[in-house]
Amino acid sequence: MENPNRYSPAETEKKWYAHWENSGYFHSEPDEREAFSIVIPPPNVTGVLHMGHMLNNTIQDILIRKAKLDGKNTCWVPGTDHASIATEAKVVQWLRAEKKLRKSDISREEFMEYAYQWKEKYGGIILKQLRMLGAACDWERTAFTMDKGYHDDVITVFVQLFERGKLYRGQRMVNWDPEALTVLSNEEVLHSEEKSFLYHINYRLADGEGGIVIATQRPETIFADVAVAVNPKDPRYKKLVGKKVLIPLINKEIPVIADNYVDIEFGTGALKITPAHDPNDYEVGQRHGLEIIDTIADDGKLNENCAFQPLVGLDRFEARKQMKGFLEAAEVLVKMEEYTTKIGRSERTGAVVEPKLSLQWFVKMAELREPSVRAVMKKEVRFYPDSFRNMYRSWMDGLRDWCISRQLWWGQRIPAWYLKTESAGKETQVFVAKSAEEALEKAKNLTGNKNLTLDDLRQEEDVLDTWASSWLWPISVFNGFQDPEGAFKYYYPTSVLVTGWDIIFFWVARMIMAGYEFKGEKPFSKVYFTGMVRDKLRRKMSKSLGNSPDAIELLEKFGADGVRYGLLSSSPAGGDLMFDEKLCENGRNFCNKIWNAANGAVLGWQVAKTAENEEVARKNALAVKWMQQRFKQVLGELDKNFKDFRLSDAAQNLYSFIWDDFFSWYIEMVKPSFGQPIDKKTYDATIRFFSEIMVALHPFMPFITEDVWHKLSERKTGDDCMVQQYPKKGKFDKNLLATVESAKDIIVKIRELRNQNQLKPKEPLQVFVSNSASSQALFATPGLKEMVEKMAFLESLEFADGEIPNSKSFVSGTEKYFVVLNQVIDVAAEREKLEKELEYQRGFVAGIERKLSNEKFVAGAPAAVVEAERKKMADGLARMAMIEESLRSL
RNA sequence: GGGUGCUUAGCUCAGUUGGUUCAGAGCAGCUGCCUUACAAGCAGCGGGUCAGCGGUUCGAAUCCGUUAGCGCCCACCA
Repeated sequence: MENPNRYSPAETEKKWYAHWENSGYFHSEPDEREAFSIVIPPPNVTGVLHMGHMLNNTIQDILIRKAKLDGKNTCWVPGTDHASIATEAKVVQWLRAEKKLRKSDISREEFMEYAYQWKEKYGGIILKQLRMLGAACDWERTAFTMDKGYHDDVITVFVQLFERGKLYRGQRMVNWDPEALTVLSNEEVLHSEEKSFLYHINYRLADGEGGIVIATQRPETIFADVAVAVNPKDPRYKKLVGKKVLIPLINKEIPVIADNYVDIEFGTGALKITPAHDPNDYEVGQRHGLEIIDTIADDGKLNENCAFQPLVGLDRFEARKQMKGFLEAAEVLVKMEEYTTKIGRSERTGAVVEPKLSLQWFVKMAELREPSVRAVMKKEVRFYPDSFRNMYRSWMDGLRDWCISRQLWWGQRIPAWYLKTESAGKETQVFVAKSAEEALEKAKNLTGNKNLTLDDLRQEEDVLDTWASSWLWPISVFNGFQDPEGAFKYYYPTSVLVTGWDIIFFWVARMIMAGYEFKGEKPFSKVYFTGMVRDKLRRKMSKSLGNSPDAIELLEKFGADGVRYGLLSSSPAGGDLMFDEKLCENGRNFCNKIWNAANGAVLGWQVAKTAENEEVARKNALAVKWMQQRFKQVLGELDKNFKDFRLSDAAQNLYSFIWDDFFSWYIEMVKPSFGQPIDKKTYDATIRFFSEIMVALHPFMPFITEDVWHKLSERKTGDDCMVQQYPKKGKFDKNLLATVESAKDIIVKIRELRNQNQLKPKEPLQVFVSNSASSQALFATPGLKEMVEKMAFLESLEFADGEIPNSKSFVSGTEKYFVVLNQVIDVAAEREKLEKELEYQRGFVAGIERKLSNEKFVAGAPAAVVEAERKKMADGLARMAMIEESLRSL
């Protein structure tokens, strides 16, 4: 059964999200206000909400809502990425399961149609899920990297880059994914240590005795060997250089060459050279003018070029396994060593990546690099935290050309055309243009053949790397290519980008490059890097490990506000988050606390008319003043933390202010006693505080704050928490805050004394404070005495001029207090306690004395510091005197 | 191999310019409470040689050096 004292988020969240959306709060159009824009890191269109998304999007939502409350015109553009390789795989799977079709059965055009169908039906679930989280996205601007307009932009940019000479087609060693049958960029290859073997294989001399033993991890590639290389300085092999050796099993003659690349120390010091299947060997081969023999087909199986028939058609790993037997039979396998090495795997398919020589399209990165490096190093684009600049820098320095062609269908097809008369892969002329018609014009001009028709041209089959479209995201979502004077002008550069540091190279760096290359301007001013969400064992949360909690279940269990708070409370910029449901539990409990304070406490109070209750109002005035000042102070801290993107700190500021100061102290201070009404003045002030606090908390916990905002008071249509003005920080009265802190200290110490003496929390007590100038001054504060009496449940609080019998004493500040106990006091225990305290004070004073007697300290430290030390010492001495007095009187 | 970061309470981490407020927070733990909004709660408490060593300074968790352990990024060692 539903407990009426508990906040139930489900319906509340649905209700208010719909209300915001219907009120048009999410949509933005340019106007005279300052713009605050964020573009979402577009999740894969195939994606579903996971922990990383929740963290990332909560942060964006907080920034957007805060900026809105600050009066800015906020625009958060949502959308999805077509994710060519991942989506194509899904579509292929779906076609097989649902339509009984294989990709090879249908044409490219048919496939694209199906792909769009799939996208309409299953794509973008994540955008609906973001609504559950509370994301204040401008849904009218939802973008997709394969939308018509976006697609055209990608094509435009490709043509531009080509015309600027920053794009070329060339034969290079690339990373090949034999499963997805496409090339991958370096960033799409993940390296990890894996166990393998180092095979020592003897290559016999073609003429004469003996041979040379090489070490390799890939014995199946020996049929592509074109040489054996040794270091020219290696005395062991000097005599062999220039001789011929035989590849085992096929007895093909290859030369022994000398190259400095070979490490004398490693393995046997002799290296087989296989230019087709290893990037280093390729370079060695180039240096020595060696032939290239490609023995592995696109699908990873050994092909006909492999002159050893038994292995042709086998996958390279199967072939490797069988090689062992063949080599043993041929008596050339000298030994097998266990060996750990880094293996590259495809980020998407997990397949072991093959280095492969291939004809692909590349962007010349050297030409795009400079402005982007400068922008980050000079902090025109600021990174939070700063330290990621180093990572960015070193990556940019080592930048190699970016392979942007992919052998897939789902994506923007490269706008390049060739003459059909030239065979594929051997083209001498290429015509790059936005359309086939324009390409034809170019072809006519360049070839001088005016009779060419569209039928004479053949379009490039490859599509573009997904990142070659998403790098335009901040420009294209605002239509910056087709209408640069419209929304683009107003919203660009965007205010801040919020993303995980794992895609700093894939995406962040490239967006910066695109911004400068195509618009001459940065795409965003600030980048907030979120950490990775990890489990308790520090493992990155991932589907394959199954260690990620279900995001939707979490939202249902703890409420969106609870989850948001939980994720935020312990997640500084750049720092990883060790996720624990406990965090969300905290958030949920916080919601419940707010709920109860509003509905159970404040709204349940009877309110008296002002005239009837002047007396109560006067007593409460100190608490009200304190809350005002304290709130201003906290708003100052919040402001600073927001400016520095210290959102976890801001969340904690609010949490402890609301829970401790507002609920545990303030509400208790002004709470009317049982059956009594509260005065109207204090009540109104309390409602005002509570409302403003809801606004201050709104960016973090939008749903419950909106709900409570409306419960606290009758609100007119459109008077919603989401569109208020954020409460203003301001100067606060430090003395008043200190005075109330003194009162709180007294209260806490009396409570402590109760606990230690097994007194009931509400048993009325008599307390005396020793009469002194300082105690007179403190209690001259109007309302202070009443505050202490109420909060500590005192019967009376009076001044006293001497020791009070039958009492226990404590010191707060520089005043001494006596709590009268109606019980026998254990003198020995009390003496021991006091002596312990005296000892502590003595040490405290001695420490300060040492400092102050050091001339260099007095001379060198700022006057304020020295003064403070003097005051500390005087207070310490005063406390010692009071304790000594108590000891004497015992 | 090159870079870069971290080590603070049992756990996860703050600690910004070296200086009262600096040794903190949350969680966990302990004690006492179903108290009048809230047991998803209330009141209170105990935990740390700030990784080790050395230095700079009147003063170091904070700056410098060094050792140890851990992490991350980049790189082609078969």
